[in-house]
Amino acid sequence: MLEKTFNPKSVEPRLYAKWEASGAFAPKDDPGAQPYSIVIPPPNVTGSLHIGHALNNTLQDVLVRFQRMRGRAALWLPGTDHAGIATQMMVERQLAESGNMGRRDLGREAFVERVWEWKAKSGGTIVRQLRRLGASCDWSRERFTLDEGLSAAVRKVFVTLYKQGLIYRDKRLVNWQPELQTAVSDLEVVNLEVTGQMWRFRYPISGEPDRFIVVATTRPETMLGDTAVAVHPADERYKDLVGKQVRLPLVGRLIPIIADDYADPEKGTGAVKITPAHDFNDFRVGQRHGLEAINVFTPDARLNENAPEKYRGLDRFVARKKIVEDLEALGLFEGVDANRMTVPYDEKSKLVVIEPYLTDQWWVDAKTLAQPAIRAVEEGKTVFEPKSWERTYFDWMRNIEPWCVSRQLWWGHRIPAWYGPDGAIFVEETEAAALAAARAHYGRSETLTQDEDVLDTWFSSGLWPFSTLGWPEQTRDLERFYPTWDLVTSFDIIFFWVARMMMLGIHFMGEVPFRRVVINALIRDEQGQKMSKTKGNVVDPLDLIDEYGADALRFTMAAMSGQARDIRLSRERIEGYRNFGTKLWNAARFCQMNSCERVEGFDPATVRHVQNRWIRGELLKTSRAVTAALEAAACDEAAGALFRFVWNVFCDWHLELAKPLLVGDPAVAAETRATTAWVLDQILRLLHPIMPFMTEELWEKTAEAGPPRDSMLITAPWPDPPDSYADAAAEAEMTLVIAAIREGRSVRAELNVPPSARPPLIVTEAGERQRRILTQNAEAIRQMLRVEGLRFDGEASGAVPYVAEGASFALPVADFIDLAAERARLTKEVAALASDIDRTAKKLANPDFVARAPEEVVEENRERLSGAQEAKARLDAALERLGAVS
RNA sequence: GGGCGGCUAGCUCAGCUGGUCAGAGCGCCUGGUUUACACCCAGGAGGCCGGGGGUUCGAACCCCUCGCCGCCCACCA
Repeated sequence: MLEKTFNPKSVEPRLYAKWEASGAFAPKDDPGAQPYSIVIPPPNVTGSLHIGHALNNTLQDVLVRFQRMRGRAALWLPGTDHAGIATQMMVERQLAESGNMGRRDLGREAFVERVWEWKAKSGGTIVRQLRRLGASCDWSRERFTLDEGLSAAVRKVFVTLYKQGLIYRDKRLVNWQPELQTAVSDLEVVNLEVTGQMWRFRYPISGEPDRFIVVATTRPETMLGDTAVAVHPADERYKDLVGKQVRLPLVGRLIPIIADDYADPEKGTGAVKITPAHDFNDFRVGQRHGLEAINVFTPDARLNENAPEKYRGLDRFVARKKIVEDLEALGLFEGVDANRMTVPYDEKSKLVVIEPYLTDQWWVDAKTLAQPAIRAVEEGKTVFEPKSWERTYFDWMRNIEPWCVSRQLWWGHRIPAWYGPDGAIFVEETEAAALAAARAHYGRSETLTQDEDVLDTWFSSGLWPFSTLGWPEQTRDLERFYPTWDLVTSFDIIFFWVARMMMLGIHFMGEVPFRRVVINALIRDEQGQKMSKTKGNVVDPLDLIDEYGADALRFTMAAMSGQARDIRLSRERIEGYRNFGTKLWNAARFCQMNSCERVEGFDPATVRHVQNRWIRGELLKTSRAVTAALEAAACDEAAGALFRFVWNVFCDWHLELAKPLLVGDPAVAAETRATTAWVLDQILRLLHPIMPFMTEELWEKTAEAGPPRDSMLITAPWPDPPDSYADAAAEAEMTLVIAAIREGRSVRAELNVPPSARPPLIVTEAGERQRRILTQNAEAIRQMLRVEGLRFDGEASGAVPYVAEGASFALPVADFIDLAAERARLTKEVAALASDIDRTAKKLANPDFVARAPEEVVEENRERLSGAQEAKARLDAALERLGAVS
């Protein structure tokens, strides 16, 4: 006997171990099976499972379990990302907390060693947590972005792109994170709006005493690096000054006044100081005018030796204050205003102001790589789901900037570039190859030094769909599983990750990395706030699993996955889906108590009783709906269809109405038992991708009676009931019965009495009166039910037993059909059809329309007209007949 | 500045191409507990579908406009 409720705590670990041990997670090795593959968005190895992971991985697991059951060789490839900055910072922090030497004292090699130690000890957290969620990843193929195979892929890609001229070294402005002292990409910068100040200063015109040009700036400290002042060429105020020079205050350097469109007469004073080394716009102006770029900052954003001595070593913000004071003292201060402006911050901490900084970095020519990636989506080789995200993708790809891929960190893939004594660059996959290249270049052996930098984390994750499958080796996995089928990810990494995978995948594999990108939403708390540790509103999915079970959490994730952007998570909702699980559990318990056991060789096609034919058809509909939904990656629709079928159809109606059948005619009872067991079996299959644990458990328990099972549920075949299971007559009749019970007051009252006191519902032959009513009004009823073209035959149909004499819910037809309401409805519909006919006829009568509209549109309208006319004729007749019903 | 979402019952949201579309779950109210399930059952109250205009025989759904709310992108001194 089943327990009263499902106990996830004891069942989940047991079943997961059983699945894993059985090898069910690995794709089956059947060459005839069509492959299906998903690569996991690799979570940071430092991370732990948050609710977003729960959503994202639930969706992947649903898809992969679905495809596995459909007989495909389904692979879900797991792994983790080394997460350069995050991991390095974390280990550094731990070193500091435990009073150890800092990173720099430790030295590069020893530090990296420490990070690996940490990874070995604690890096498995998130992977263990994924198991608790039920993720059916093939752990035998687990990868890590820094493992040997992936590192080889990274080196090969870097070297190849370099040799193709798509990676290059360049000195230009980058986003500099002064605290970590590394470059970061545009995407790692977040612009926040703040109220700052805009100062106005007088720059004295050279050779014209007492004449000034007033410039406006929000960053006075960078003035020490000014190399020009720009005004708009058409700005009358300054026309005569163009070509003259100003004496840069505090520095004494002479700098030119130039005319450039960049200067906006409306902004500030119309005259803008140009500091090419510290501002992206100014850098461009500088390039146009051949200006020198003078860097006045050190890597940790203090003033350097290019600044006048009194400012050297000062922090940028301290220097700012001092410079304003000094200019004021010189009488060059004109004024200051509060100013709303955006300031670039470090995307992670949101505390450190990012500095445009002039350094040598490695760049990827993203513009070139983006072109085929844009085309691939345009041509539908990769589709986004929902499609609206394609626009986001296009917008970014079409305006893509060079990608800075070098990072001044230690944890990551070291750049495979070596420098000769004279600075010549040798980019090769190994040091040996670099030495050989150097020998060829110099004509003798030279000592080389390797580039100190590592690559952006996203460089290696950009290769993930093929590097994890074994590339650059031509492996069988690569052949079978690339391109992958689905990528499931959240929209916040479309740029970071999806776009890079598209570019690199197409470039190196010649094919898109995935056929479909399924974008899932972001989860917020119940107030709609983004979850964050600092706000303390983080919901730990593991707590939820402890409390409600993994299946409940998974069902919740699936059911809410339809929301495009934001999901607000509430415990009530999870509780509701936990209750749903309990409901199913108890339905199974009911089946067990009533000996609804699977029957060897049972064929649903042969059932005769109307209710069994009906539930068979309902199961068919549900099965079709769930299959279609999962094919479309619409997990919410699949979950909804299953919820409604299990609760509102199977439990509320089938099981309730089965009760009298089970104690009645033995033949009907036996058929109902077998049918019920069969339906439950199909439910377990259909529900398994979303609720794997409970369904597998029930699969096991229901194996105790009846024929033995061929396999665990995880590898059981997906239901594919034939269309012939549909039975329109049974459906029509059951609709009547259900309507009767729902609408009939007296019946409702009967059903309300306690089950023990409830008289058994007797199934007998229909009385003469009921038979006559049904037969006479069959046509009208058919119309009322909108069941067109059905063989509704009161006499032959199974409806008869349900309107049997003595049955507690047997009612004359006229009692449960509100004739007046039906007449009104039909009348309304006839009117609608009439107007449709009218409009279409008018349209077709218009010679202009017939002459100019496309042929198929005209044809469509003709069909519509005749269809409407026929329908109207039918309804008119029905109305007429209805008038005769009493 | 550009772009994208959202605004439907007290709450969270469904409503897929305009015609049973005014719904679900939770919450609330009423009634029900001796064998499937109180993590339940039966019933009920509650919404000018953000405002205004338009198209249409018909609009939560299409168009225009306004108003909030949220997100993404952007180099404005």
